[in-house]
Amino acid sequence: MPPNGSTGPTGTAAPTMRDVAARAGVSAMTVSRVLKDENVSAATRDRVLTAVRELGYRRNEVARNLRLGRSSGMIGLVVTNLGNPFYSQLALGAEQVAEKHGLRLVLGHTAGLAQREYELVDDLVSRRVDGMIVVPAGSAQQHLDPVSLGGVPVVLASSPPAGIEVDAVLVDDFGGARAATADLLAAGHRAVGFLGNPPTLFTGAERFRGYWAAHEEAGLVPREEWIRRGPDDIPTAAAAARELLDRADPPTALFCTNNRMTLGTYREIRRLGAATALAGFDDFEMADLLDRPITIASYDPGEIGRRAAELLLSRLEQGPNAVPGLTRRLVVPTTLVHYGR
Amino acid sequence: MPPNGSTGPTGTAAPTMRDVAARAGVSAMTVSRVLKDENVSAATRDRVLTAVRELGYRRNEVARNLRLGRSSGMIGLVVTNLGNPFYSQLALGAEQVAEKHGLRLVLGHTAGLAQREYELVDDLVSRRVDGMIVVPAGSAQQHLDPVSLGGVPVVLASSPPAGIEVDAVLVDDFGGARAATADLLAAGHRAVGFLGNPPTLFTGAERFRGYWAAHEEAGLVPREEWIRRGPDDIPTAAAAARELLDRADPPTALFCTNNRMTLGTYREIRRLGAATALAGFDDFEMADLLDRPITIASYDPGEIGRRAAELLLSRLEQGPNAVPGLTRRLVVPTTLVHYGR
DNA sequence: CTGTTAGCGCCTTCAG
DNA sequence: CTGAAGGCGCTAACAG
Repeated sequence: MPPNGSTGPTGTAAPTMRDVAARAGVSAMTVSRVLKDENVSAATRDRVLTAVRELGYRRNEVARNLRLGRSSGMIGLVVTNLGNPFYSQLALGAEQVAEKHGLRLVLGHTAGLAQREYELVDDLVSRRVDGMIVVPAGSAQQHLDPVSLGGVPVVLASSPPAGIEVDAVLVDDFGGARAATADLLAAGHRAVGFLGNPPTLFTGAERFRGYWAAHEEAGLVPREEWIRRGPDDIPTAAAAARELLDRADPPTALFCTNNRMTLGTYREIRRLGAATALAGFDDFEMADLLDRPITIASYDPGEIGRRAAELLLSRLEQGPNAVPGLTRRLVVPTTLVHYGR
Repeated sequence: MPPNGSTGPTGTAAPTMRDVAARAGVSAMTVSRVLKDENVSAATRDRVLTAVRELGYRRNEVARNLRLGRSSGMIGLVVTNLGNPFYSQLALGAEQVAEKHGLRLVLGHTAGLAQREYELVDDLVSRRVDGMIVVPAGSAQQHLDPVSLGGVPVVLASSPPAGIEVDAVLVDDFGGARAATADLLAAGHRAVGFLGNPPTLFTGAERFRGYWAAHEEAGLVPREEWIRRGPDDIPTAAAAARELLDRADPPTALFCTNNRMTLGTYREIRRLGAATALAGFDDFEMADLLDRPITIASYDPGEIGRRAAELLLSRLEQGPNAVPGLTRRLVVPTTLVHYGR
C-alpha cells in the first residue's frame, strides 16, 4: 500500500502540497506559487491559503532545497566542549550572525577526540550543511580541507590552518600572554611560574611564547623549574600549582594559560594561604568576586563566534567561484583586566 | 544548460550517485546497494568504491531521507539564552544522548522572546526535525502543541505543559527553594528576604512557594517588605538587594531564586560589608571560591538535557501511533550544598 | 493567471 | 546479482 497519498483525516503523515492542491481544487504549482507570493489571483490565493490552514500544511523545506539545488540552510558548529561556557558564548555569537541570514546552527561536540571530529565533519557534509565552523580537537586537519569536503567552506576557530587553505579566527594568544606576564614582572616579580596546556595545542604554544617574550623584554629568562605544561583541568592544575608552591624556592607569581588552570591554581594558592600573585588567560564570570587580586588577559568568546560566522557567510556569498589561496585570518585582541582591587 | 550532470574534473557541484555509477560502469542502483552493504559481487563493489574514492563522493543524506520518507535525523533544541552556562550544560546533555542515536542537534536561541520562539519552532518543523526540546520563553504554549505541529513531538524543559499534551522535564523548584530557605531558618534567621524572578515564570512561582512553605513549616510568615520579585539580571538584582539591605530593619538573610540574582546579591552584600547570610538556587562554577559562606540548591542542568532527550527518543520510537494523553513528567531533584566553609 | 512536464538525488519495487 | 521504471515533495521551464 502507498505510504500516504490520502488527505486522510487522521492521516499521520504530514500533508503535502498535492493534498493542499486537491483540497483547494487547483494544481500543486498554484499552491507553490501562492506560498512564494507569486502572481496568483486573489480568489485562488484565498482558497489555497484556506486549505493550507485547514490542513495545517507546512512546506517541506528539505524537499524544496533539494529541488532548488540549494544546500540545507544550516551551518555546522563543531566544538571540543559544549559544556565549557567559553564555547557556549562562541555558539551564541555564531548563532546571532547565522540567524540574521536565515541560517540555522547544527551542533557537534567532539569531546576533544579527533576521531569524533572526523566522523562529525563527515556527517555534517553528508547532511549538506552550507559550511562549518570548527574548533579543531587536534593538530591534524587534513579532513577539514574543503577540497576533500566537496567544497564545503570551513572556518577554523582558535587554531590556525595547518596545511589547508581555510579562513580562521584566532585570539591574540601571544599578545595576551605577554601582557599578563609583563604585568606580573612590572609589579616586581622576578620568579613567575608558568602553568599551561600542552605545547601541541596552538594556543598553548603561543601563550607560552608570550610568557617567554615578556621575560626577555624585561631582560630576564624564566627558570625551567617553574614551568609546568600539560594539565588541562582544574584538579590537575591545582596539583601542578601545589608542586610549584611547595618548592624550597617557590615562584612569587604564576601565569596560567586558560581558565581551567587559573581556577585550579587560585584554589590551591588560597588553600595554602600563599601570597603568590596570579595572572591568567580567559575571562570568567565572577572573577571580580574572588577575594584576592588576579590579572586576566580577557577577550570576548562571542566575538570569535560572530567573526567566524561572518567569514563563513562571505564565503557562502562568493559561491564556489571563490578565489582559492586567498584565505583570511582574523585575530581577536585581548585586554588586561585587574580583579580584586 | 544543465546545472551539473558531468563528471567534470573541476566540477563545482558535488558528485552524485550517477556520477559514481558512470565512472564505475554500473547503474546508480548498484552504487546505492554498495553503499548500503547489500549483496553485490566483490568485483563490482570494488569498482564502485574506487569510483567513490576518486570522486570524493558522499551520499546525500538529505535526498536519501526524502526518498525514505524519513525525517531529517535532527532534533531541535530551543533555549532562551545560549550564553547562559546553564543552557550549554543542558545542550551538552541532550547532545550526548542524541549522538548515541545518530541524531544531530539543531540549535535555536530565542533570547526569551515569544515571537522568536514561535518563528523558530515553525522553521524547525519545516526543516522536518524529528522532534524538539524547548525551554519556553513565555507562558503561552499553544504553538508548541504537537497536534498543530504536524505531529512533531515536543518535550518541554524547566516548565510544565500548559494546555498542551507533551512530556516535560522539570527541576524540583519547590523542594529546592524550601530546603534552601529552611536552611537559613534553621541557622536562626528570622528575617529572610526573597529575591526572585517574576511569578509568571513557572520556576519563579514554584521557588517562591518553596520559600513561603519553609516559613510556614517553621511557624513563620515572611514579611512582604522583604520580598522582591522581578529582577532577572545581575545589576538589577544587585540594586534590589541593596534596597533591602538599606532598610531600617534589613533582613539578616536572603534567598535568591537563580544564579543571576545570587551573584548580584552576593556582590552587593560584599560591597556593603554586610553580614547577611545568603542562599540561592542554581549552582555555579567557583561558588566554592567565594570568600563568604553561601548555600545553594544545586542540580545538574545536563541531567535535564539528557532526560529530555530520552523522553523525546522514546516518543520517536513509538512513532505516530503513540497513545495520546499519556504524557510524562520528570522531576530532577536538587541537593543543598554549603560553600565557603 | 494557471497547468503540465520533468527532474533535484536517492531508493523501493519489480524485472531480468 | 544487476538494471529500469517510478516517485519522495517540491519547483523551474515551458505551455496554454
